[in-house]
Amino acid sequence: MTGSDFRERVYELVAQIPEGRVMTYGDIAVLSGHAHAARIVGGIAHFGPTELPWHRVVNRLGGLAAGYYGGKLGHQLALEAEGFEIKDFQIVDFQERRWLPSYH
DNA sequence: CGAGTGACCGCAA
DNA sequence: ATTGCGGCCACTC
Repeated sequence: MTGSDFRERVYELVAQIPEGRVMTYGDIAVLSGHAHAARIVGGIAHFGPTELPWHRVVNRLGGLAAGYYGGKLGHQLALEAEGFEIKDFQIVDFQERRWLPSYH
């Protein structure tokens, strides 16, 4: 176990999000072992490596992140570039786009 | 080394 | 329906 297991778990989950899919901060938090740490996921995202697809991480409403690099607009553009349809800073058919990790 | 902050979520008035 | 508050962990100053 390295010092921060939670953080690495978040990295793993985010890195495994396939293109065209999204995960919520809450889901990542639960899957990381801390259901009430959705906020921490955001904190990690802020200081986390930019090579990870953080733009595929949204809130439980399928909404965009306010503090994303470039703001909501940048987040929206990043998602639209992946084929997402955004309306009112929210992902259309977000529930269908929602992805949960499968151990295969 | 101590305290504050944060890209959130859920519940209570 | 909206508004406000507490909670958790990691990172920065």
